[in-house]
Amino acid sequence: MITLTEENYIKAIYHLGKYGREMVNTNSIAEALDTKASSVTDMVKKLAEKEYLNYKKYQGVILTEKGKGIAVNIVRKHRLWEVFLVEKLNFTWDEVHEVAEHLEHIRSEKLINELDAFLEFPSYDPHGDPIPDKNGKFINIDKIALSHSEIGNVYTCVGVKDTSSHFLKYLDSNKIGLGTVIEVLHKEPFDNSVKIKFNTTEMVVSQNVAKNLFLKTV
Amino acid sequence: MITLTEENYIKAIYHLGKYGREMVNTNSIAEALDTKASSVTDMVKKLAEKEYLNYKKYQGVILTEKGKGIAVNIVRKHRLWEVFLVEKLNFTWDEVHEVAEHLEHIRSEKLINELDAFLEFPSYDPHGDPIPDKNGKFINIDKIALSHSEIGNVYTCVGVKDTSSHFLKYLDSNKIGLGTVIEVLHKEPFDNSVKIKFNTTEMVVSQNVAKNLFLKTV
DNA sequence: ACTAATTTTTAGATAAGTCTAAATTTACAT
DNA sequence: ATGTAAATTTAGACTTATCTAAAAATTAGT
Repeated sequence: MITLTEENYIKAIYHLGKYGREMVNTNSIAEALDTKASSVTDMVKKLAEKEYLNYKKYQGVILTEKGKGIAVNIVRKHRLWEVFLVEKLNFTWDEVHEVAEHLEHIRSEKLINELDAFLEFPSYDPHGDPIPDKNGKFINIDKIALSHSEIGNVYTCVGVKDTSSHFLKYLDSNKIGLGTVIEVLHKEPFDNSVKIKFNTTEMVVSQNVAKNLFLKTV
Repeated sequence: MITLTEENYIKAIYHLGKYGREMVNTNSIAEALDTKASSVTDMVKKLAEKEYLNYKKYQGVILTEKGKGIAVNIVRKHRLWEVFLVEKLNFTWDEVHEVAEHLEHIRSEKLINELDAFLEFPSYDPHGDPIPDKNGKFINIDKIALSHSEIGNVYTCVGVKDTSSHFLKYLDSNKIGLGTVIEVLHKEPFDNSVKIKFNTTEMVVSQNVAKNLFLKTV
């Protein structure tokens, strides 16, 4: 049996290692989980023992296929619950993360597959992140950050990188959401800010914002 | 902060003590939670310390108002989730208990109140048990067990005492459910079995069944 | 290549919740 | 009233996940 703590370690390692593709070092795991490096060392030894990951002393860890399977399933549950909270229970996109952190650990195949069906098999969560299906398959669209957009092009906003409440509320207050159509007017080399236009509004956003807003070409 | 384990102890004590009205002894708690009496002693000391219950050595425990509040809130969450699972996710009434045992511990005021509204403020769960509102108030109907019914009277089935999968599946297979209208034809003094009639069907049910089926007068 | 700084691991300690086995208290039968 | 059975508590130990402090290994700068 896998514990809640183990699931949280696996999830963190999955995200830190670019969806289980890269090695992850001890300190970054400690930081992500707000714990100490020594605790991480203990836990990764246990997770290696259980074959959720491969661990090389002083080198870091990388998830096994088994570990990735666990991680993808948690991501699926997290994102489906987020859709449920926003679409059925009137949560805003900046409120869902915390509750979903708990709901994602409920273990019931039937629960999650029925929830998936109830929500009509959504492919993306409220932040634009893809939701794996029951076989772990993602439908990924090509998306770029606003910071990597081209001047003069028109894009649709399809996701965010930063899902913090602060950032999402900033977007809300400026009437930017998923689906918003944005034209890139100017990029300021001095501070990497970007001037954009949407719904007749023109505004300048900082580099920080530009790096955290994902677009696809229209 | 209250832990998941503490919540489970409080819930068990609430049910064992007739909704927090009676003293509960150590062994019955141990049995209910599938643990040892010595573990219970340790835990009730801690719960007494935190003022969720009053504990008298060798005498047993009884919940405080604070403890009852915790218990009622867990019951509310458990039963609302059960309604959700049956009404929205195609669970049967014998499948919901296990999953609800986990969902009941998710802590979010907004989640549970929005769920309540989404389900249109149900007053009873799929087994006929009353669901407290956000202030902890129950809407309780007078109900009697089939074993205490009167011959010749007609009743509506409004609940079950035993919520085990075995019993519920037995009722399903005999087409008895909440809302079924039942006439009591005969009570056999020898073995306390009861002969009933519903939807043109006549059948004899054992004392065990009769004690676990709740009715209200039509 | 060698020292210095950083990262990681080890060792030993702590807290929560549990267990077994022994001791204590209460309840009951005669 | 007294001895025995049943219930309960205490004492000491174990496990999981964590921590601090010290030791060891790796990486970087010159």
